[in-house]
Amino acid sequence: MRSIIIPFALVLSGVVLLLLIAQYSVISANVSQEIYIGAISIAFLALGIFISRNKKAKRVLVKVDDIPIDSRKIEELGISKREMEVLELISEGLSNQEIADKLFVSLNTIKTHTANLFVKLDVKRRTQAVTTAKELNIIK
Amino acid sequence: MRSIIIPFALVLSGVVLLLLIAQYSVISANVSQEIYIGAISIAFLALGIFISRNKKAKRVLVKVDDIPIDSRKIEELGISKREMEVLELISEGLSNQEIADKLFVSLNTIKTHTANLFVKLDVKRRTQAVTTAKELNIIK
DNA sequence: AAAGGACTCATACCAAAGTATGATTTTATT
DNA sequence: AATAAAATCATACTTTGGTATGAGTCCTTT
Repeated sequence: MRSIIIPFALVLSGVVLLLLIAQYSVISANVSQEIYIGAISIAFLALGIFISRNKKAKRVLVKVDDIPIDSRKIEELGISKREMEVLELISEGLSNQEIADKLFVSLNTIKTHTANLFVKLDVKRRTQAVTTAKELNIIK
Repeated sequence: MRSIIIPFALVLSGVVLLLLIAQYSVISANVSQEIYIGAISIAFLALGIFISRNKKAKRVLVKVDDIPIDSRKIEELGISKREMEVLELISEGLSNQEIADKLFVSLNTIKTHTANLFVKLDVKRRTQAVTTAKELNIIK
Protein backbone atom coordinates (compact mmCIF):
# COMPACT_ATOMS: atom_id res chain seq x y z
CA MET A 1 0.00 0.00 0.00
CA ARG A 2 2.54 2.53 1.11
CA SER A 3 4.81 1.62 -1.79
CA ILE A 4 2.18 2.86 -4.24
CA ILE A 5 1.86 6.33 -2.75
CA ILE A 6 5.35 7.60 -3.45
CA PRO A 7 5.48 6.76 -7.18
CA PHE A 8 1.97 8.15 -7.51
CA ALA A 9 3.04 11.43 -6.00
CA LEU A 10 5.99 11.48 -8.38
CA VAL A 11 3.73 10.87 -11.35
CA LEU A 12 1.28 13.60 -10.39
CA SER A 13 3.96 16.19 -9.76
CA GLY A 14 5.56 15.12 -13.05
CA VAL A 15 2.33 15.69 -14.92
CA VAL A 16 1.84 19.14 -13.38
CA LEU A 17 5.41 20.09 -14.17
CA LEU A 18 5.15 18.98 -17.77
CA LEU A 19 1.87 20.77 -18.28
CA LEU A 20 3.57 23.95 -17.13
CA ILE A 21 6.43 23.35 -19.52
CA ALA A 22 3.96 22.72 -22.29
CA GLN A 23 2.25 26.04 -21.60
CA TYR A 24 5.50 27.93 -21.80
CA SER A 25 6.26 26.19 -25.06
CA VAL A 26 3.07 27.63 -26.53
CA ILE A 27 4.09 31.11 -25.46
CA SER A 28 7.61 30.84 -26.82
CA ALA A 29 6.13 29.19 -29.85
CA ASN A 30 9.33 28.85 -31.80
CA VAL A 31 10.26 25.28 -30.91
CA SER A 32 8.24 22.67 -32.73
CA GLN A 33 5.54 20.74 -30.95
CA GLU A 34 6.86 17.38 -32.00
CA ILE A 35 10.10 17.79 -30.12
CA TYR A 36 8.29 18.68 -26.92
CA ILE A 37 5.93 15.81 -27.19
CA GLY A 38 8.78 13.48 -27.97
CA ALA A 39 10.71 14.70 -24.95
CA ILE A 40 7.73 14.29 -22.70
CA SER A 41 7.12 10.80 -24.03
CA ILE A 42 10.66 9.71 -23.41
CA ALA A 43 10.72 11.25 -19.96
CA PHE A 44 7.59 9.44 -18.90
CA LEU A 45 8.76 6.23 -20.44
CA ALA A 46 11.92 6.48 -18.36
CA LEU A 47 9.88 7.29 -15.28
CA GLY A 48 7.70 4.24 -15.83
CA ILE A 49 10.69 1.97 -16.22
CA PHE A 50 12.32 3.49 -13.18
CA ILE A 51 9.28 3.06 -11.01
CA SER A 52 8.67 -0.58 -11.77
CA ARG A 53 12.33 -1.52 -11.73
CA ASN A 54 13.06 -0.92 -8.07
CA LYS A 55 10.11 -2.59 -6.46
CA LYS A 56 9.53 -5.48 -8.81
CA ALA A 57 12.93 -7.00 -8.37
CA LYS A 58 12.53 -7.48 -4.66
CA ARG A 59 8.98 -8.69 -4.83
CA VAL A 60 9.93 -11.43 -7.27
CA LEU A 61 12.90 -12.46 -5.17
CA VAL A 62 10.58 -13.21 -2.31
CA LYS A 63 8.14 -15.09 -4.49
CA VAL A 64 10.72 -17.46 -5.88
CA ASP A 65 11.16 -19.13 -2.54
CA ASP A 66 7.43 -19.82 -2.60
CA ILE A 67 7.29 -22.64 -5.05
CA PRO A 68 3.69 -23.55 -4.34
CA ILE A 69 3.07 -26.63 -2.25
CA ASP A 70 1.54 -29.36 -4.35
CA SER A 71 -1.55 -30.21 -2.35
CA ARG A 72 -2.77 -32.53 -5.08
CA LYS A 73 0.27 -34.71 -4.51
CA ILE A 74 -0.25 -34.66 -0.76
CA GLU A 75 -3.77 -35.96 -1.22
CA GLU A 76 -2.67 -38.40 -3.87
CA LEU A 77 -0.19 -39.93 -1.46
CA GLY A 78 -2.78 -39.95 1.32
CA ILE A 79 -0.65 -37.93 3.71
CA SER A 80 -2.70 -36.59 6.61
CA LYS A 81 -2.56 -33.17 8.26
CA ARG A 82 -0.71 -34.45 11.30
CA GLU A 83 1.76 -36.33 9.16
CA MET A 84 2.48 -33.13 7.26
CA GLU A 85 3.23 -31.32 10.49
CA VAL A 86 5.64 -34.04 11.50
CA LEU A 87 7.26 -34.02 8.07
CA GLU A 88 7.85 -30.30 8.25
CA LEU A 89 9.43 -30.54 11.69
CA ILE A 90 11.65 -33.38 10.49
CA SER A 91 12.78 -31.17 7.62
CA GLU A 92 13.69 -28.47 10.12
CA GLY A 93 16.06 -30.89 11.77
CA LEU A 94 14.12 -31.77 14.91
CA SER A 95 14.49 -35.14 16.63
CA ASN A 96 11.46 -37.33 17.24
CA GLN A 97 11.53 -36.39 20.91
CA GLU A 98 11.60 -32.68 20.09
CA ILE A 99 8.71 -33.11 17.69
CA ALA A 100 6.75 -35.00 20.33
CA ASP A 101 7.34 -32.18 22.82
CA LYS A 102 6.35 -29.52 20.32
CA LEU A 103 3.11 -31.24 19.36
CA PHE A 104 2.29 -32.37 22.92
CA VAL A 105 2.10 -36.05 22.07
CA SER A 106 4.20 -39.07 22.99
CA LEU A 107 7.40 -40.17 21.31
CA ASN A 108 5.64 -43.35 20.20
CA THR A 109 3.00 -41.35 18.40
CA ILE A 110 5.66 -39.54 16.41
CA LYS A 111 7.30 -42.85 15.58
CA THR A 112 4.00 -44.11 14.24
CA HIS A 113 3.53 -40.97 12.14
CA THR A 114 7.02 -41.17 10.72
CA ALA A 115 6.68 -44.87 9.94
CA ASN A 116 3.45 -44.20 8.03
CA LEU A 117 5.05 -41.23 6.33
CA PHE A 118 7.98 -43.34 5.15
CA VAL A 119 5.65 -45.90 3.59
CA LYS A 120 3.66 -43.18 1.82
CA LEU A 121 6.77 -41.43 0.55
CA ASP A 122 8.43 -44.75 -0.23
CA VAL A 123 11.61 -43.96 1.68
CA LYS A 124 13.62 -45.62 4.42
CA ARG A 125 15.05 -42.71 6.38
CA ARG A 126 14.00 -39.27 7.55
CA THR A 127 16.73 -37.55 5.52
CA GLN A 128 15.43 -39.27 2.44
CA ALA A 129 11.89 -38.27 3.36
CA VAL A 130 12.98 -34.64 3.32
CA THR A 131 14.70 -34.74 -0.06
CA THR A 132 11.85 -36.70 -1.62
CA ALA A 133 9.22 -34.39 -0.14
CA LYS A 134 11.09 -31.39 -1.49
CA GLU A 135 11.36 -32.93 -4.93
CA LEU A 136 7.61 -33.51 -4.91
CA ASN A 137 7.00 -29.92 -3.70
CA ILE A 138 5.23 -31.23 -0.67
CA ILE A 139 7.30 -29.09 1.66
CA LYS A 140 9.28 -25.86 1.22
CA MET B 1 20.41 -8.45 -26.13
CA ARG B 2 17.45 -9.65 -28.10
CA SER B 3 15.12 -8.71 -25.28
CA ILE B 4 16.00 -5.04 -25.78
CA ILE B 5 15.08 -4.91 -29.45
CA ILE B 6 11.36 -5.58 -29.14
CA PRO B 7 10.56 -2.90 -26.54
CA PHE B 8 12.73 -0.48 -28.48
CA ALA B 9 10.71 -1.10 -31.61
CA LEU B 10 7.56 -0.58 -29.59
CA VAL B 11 8.85 2.68 -28.20
CA LEU B 12 9.83 4.04 -31.60
CA SER B 13 6.54 3.13 -33.23
CA GLY B 14 4.77 4.61 -30.21
CA VAL B 15 6.64 7.89 -30.64
CA VAL B 16 5.81 8.06 -34.33
CA LEU B 17 2.17 7.30 -33.64
CA LEU B 18 1.87 9.94 -30.97
CA LEU B 19 3.56 12.53 -33.10
CA LEU B 20 0.95 11.89 -35.77
CA ILE B 21 -1.81 12.21 -33.19
CA ALA B 22 -0.26 15.44 -31.99
CA GLN B 23 -0.27 16.82 -35.50
CA TYR B 24 -3.92 16.02 -35.96
CA SER B 25 -4.65 17.72 -32.67
CA VAL B 26 -3.14 20.93 -34.05
CA ILE B 27 -5.39 20.73 -37.06
CA SER B 28 -8.55 20.06 -35.07
CA ALA B 29 -7.36 22.73 -32.67
CA ASN B 30 -10.36 22.60 -30.38
CA VAL B 31 -9.07 20.22 -27.74
CA SER B 32 -6.64 21.77 -25.37
CA GLN B 33 -2.95 20.95 -25.52
CA GLU B 34 -2.76 20.00 -21.88
CA ILE B 35 -5.11 17.09 -22.23
CA TYR B 36 -3.15 15.66 -25.13
CA ILE B 37 0.13 16.03 -23.38
CA GLY B 38 -1.30 14.48 -20.26
CA ALA B 39 -2.66 11.54 -22.24
CA ILE B 40 0.67 11.04 -23.95
CA SER B 41 2.47 11.19 -20.63
CA ILE B 42 0.23 8.60 -19.04
CA ALA B 43 0.42 6.34 -22.07
CA PHE B 44 4.19 6.35 -22.06
CA LEU B 45 4.34 5.91 -18.32
CA ALA B 46 2.21 2.81 -18.69
CA LEU B 47 4.38 1.61 -21.54
CA GLY B 48 7.49 2.03 -19.43
CA ILE B 49 6.00 0.11 -16.55
CA PHE B 50 4.79 -2.60 -18.88
CA ILE B 51 8.16 -3.01 -20.55
CA SER B 52 10.20 -3.40 -17.42
CA ARG B 53 7.65 -5.60 -15.70
CA ASN B 54 7.79 -8.60 -18.00
CA LYS B 55 11.50 -8.99 -18.47
CA LYS B 56 12.73 -8.22 -14.99
CA ALA B 57 10.62 -10.89 -13.37
CA LYS B 58 12.10 -13.78 -15.29
CA ARG B 59 15.66 -12.62 -15.03
CA VAL B 60 15.45 -12.48 -11.26
CA LEU B 61 13.67 -15.82 -11.09
CA VAL B 62 16.60 -17.55 -12.70
CA LYS B 63 19.15 -15.95 -10.46
CA VAL B 64 17.51 -16.94 -7.22
CA ASP B 65 17.97 -20.67 -7.70
CA ASP B 66 21.66 -20.08 -8.19
CA ILE B 67 22.55 -18.91 -4.76
CA PRO B 68 26.31 -19.39 -4.94
CA ILE B 69 28.00 -21.74 -2.52
CA ASP B 70 29.74 -19.71 0.13
CA SER B 71 33.27 -21.09 0.00
CA ARG B 72 34.46 -18.43 2.40
CA LYS B 73 32.19 -19.87 5.05
CA ILE B 74 33.38 -23.39 4.34
CA GLU B 75 36.96 -22.32 4.93
CA GLU B 76 35.97 -20.25 7.90
CA LEU B 77 34.41 -23.29 9.54
CA GLY B 78 37.41 -25.42 8.61
CA ILE B 79 35.36 -28.00 6.75
CA SER B 80 37.57 -30.24 4.59
CA LYS B 81 36.95 -31.53 1.06
CA ARG B 82 36.06 -35.00 2.24
CA GLU B 83 33.74 -33.65 4.88
CA MET B 84 31.95 -31.63 2.20
CA GLU B 85 31.44 -34.76 0.13
CA VAL B 86 29.96 -36.54 3.11
CA LEU B 87 27.76 -33.55 3.92
CA GLU B 88 26.37 -33.49 0.41
CA LEU B 89 25.58 -37.18 0.47
CA ILE B 90 23.90 -36.79 3.83
CA SER B 91 21.75 -34.03 2.35
CA GLU B 92 20.76 -36.39 -0.46
CA GLY B 93 19.37 -38.77 2.12
CA LEU B 94 22.03 -41.48 2.14
CA SER B 95 22.78 -43.57 5.22
CA ASN B 96 26.28 -43.73 6.65
CA GLN B 97 26.70 -47.21 5.22
CA GLU B 98 25.61 -46.06 1.76
CA ILE B 99 28.02 -43.13 1.92
CA ALA B 100 30.83 -45.46 2.98
CA ASP B 101 30.10 -47.72 0.00
CA LYS B 102 29.95 -44.82 -2.40
CA LEU B 103 33.25 -43.35 -1.25
CA PHE B 104 34.97 -46.75 -0.84
CA VAL B 105 35.83 -46.24 2.81
CA SER B 106 34.69 -47.89 6.02
CA LEU B 107 31.57 -47.06 7.99
CA ASN B 108 33.78 -45.93 10.85
CA THR B 109 35.49 -43.40 8.65
CA ILE B 110 32.14 -41.87 7.72
CA LYS B 111 31.19 -41.76 11.36
CA THR B 112 34.37 -39.85 12.10
CA HIS B 113 33.67 -37.39 9.30
CA THR B 114 30.11 -36.81 10.40
CA ALA B 115 31.15 -36.35 14.02
CA ASN B 116 33.72 -33.71 12.98
CA LEU B 117 31.16 -32.12 10.71
CA PHE B 118 28.65 -31.82 13.53
CA VAL B 119 31.17 -30.07 15.74
CA LYS B 120 32.09 -27.62 12.98
CA LEU B 121 28.47 -26.89 12.11
CA ASP B 122 27.50 -26.84 15.78
CA VAL B 123 24.65 -29.32 15.38
CA LYS B 124 23.62 -32.58 16.97
CA ARG B 125 21.96 -34.51 14.15
CA ARG B 126 22.41 -35.06 10.44
CA THR B 127 19.03 -33.52 9.63
CA GLN B 128 20.08 -30.41 11.49
CA ALA B 129 23.39 -30.44 9.67
CA VAL B 130 21.52 -30.26 6.39
CA THR B 131 19.26 -27.36 7.35
CA THR B 132 22.12 -25.42 8.90
CA ALA B 133 24.39 -26.04 5.92
CA LYS B 134 21.66 -24.82 3.61
CA GLU B 135 21.10 -21.72 5.67
CA LEU B 136 24.80 -20.96 5.49
CA ASN B 137 24.78 -21.60 1.72
CA ILE B 138 27.36 -24.31 2.14
CA ILE B 139 25.33 -26.79 0.11
CA LYS B 140 22.59 -26.41 -2.52
C1' DA C 1 63.52 -34.03 8.54
C1' DA C 2 59.81 -32.56 11.50
C1' DA C 3 55.26 -30.83 12.18
C1' DG C 4 50.54 -30.28 11.06
C1' DG C 5 46.50 -31.27 8.66
C1' DA C 6 43.56 -34.47 6.29
C1' DC C 7 42.09 -38.99 5.82
C1' DT C 8 41.75 -43.35 7.28
C1' DC C 9 40.18 -47.10 10.59
C1' DA C 10 39.12 -49.54 15.03
C1' DT C 11 36.76 -50.64 19.40
C1' DA C 12 33.33 -49.85 22.50
C1' DC C 13 29.44 -47.92 24.23
C1' DC C 14 25.02 -45.08 24.41
C1' DA C 15 21.18 -42.66 22.12
C1' DA C 16 18.04 -42.15 18.59
C1' DA C 17 15.65 -43.89 14.74
C1' DG C 18 12.98 -47.21 12.64
C1' DT C 19 9.88 -51.74 12.43
C1' DA C 20 6.03 -54.57 13.72
C1' DT C 21 1.89 -55.29 15.91
C1' DG C 22 -2.13 -54.32 18.37
C1' DA C 23 -5.25 -51.36 20.59
C1' DT C 24 -8.06 -47.18 22.11
C1' DT C 25 -9.96 -42.73 21.26
C1' DT C 26 -11.37 -38.69 18.27
C1' DT C 27 -13.37 -36.80 14.56
C1' DA C 28 -15.63 -36.56 10.29
C1' DT C 29 -18.94 -38.53 6.96
C1' DT C 30 -22.68 -41.07 5.47
C1' DA D 1 -26.16 -43.85 15.05
C1' DA D 2 -22.87 -46.45 12.44
C1' DT D 3 -18.71 -46.52 9.81
C1' DA D 4 -14.31 -45.11 8.39
C1' DA D 5 -10.33 -42.49 8.67
C1' DA D 6 -7.14 -40.08 11.59
C1' DA D 7 -4.76 -39.71 15.71
C1' DT D 8 -3.16 -41.47 19.79
C1' DC D 9 -0.25 -44.67 22.62
C1' DA D 10 2.17 -48.96 24.13
C1' DT D 11 5.56 -52.80 24.12
C1' DA D 12 9.24 -55.08 22.27
C1' DC D 13 12.82 -55.42 19.17
C1' DT D 14 16.46 -54.26 15.48
C1' DT D 15 19.15 -51.06 13.10
C1' DT D 16 21.36 -46.88 12.46
C1' DG D 17 23.36 -42.84 14.20
C1' DG D 18 26.30 -40.48 17.23
C1' DT D 19 30.21 -40.03 20.98
C1' DA D 20 34.75 -40.86 22.76
C1' DT D 21 39.25 -42.16 22.24
C1' DG D 22 43.38 -43.68 20.15
C1' DA D 23 46.12 -44.57 16.38
C1' DG D 24 48.30 -45.24 11.64
C1' DT D 25 49.19 -43.28 6.88
C1' DC D 26 49.90 -39.86 3.53
C1' DC D 27 50.76 -35.22 2.00
C1' DT D 28 52.39 -30.66 2.27
C1' DT D 29 54.85 -26.89 4.17
C1' DT D 30 58.36 -25.01 6.96
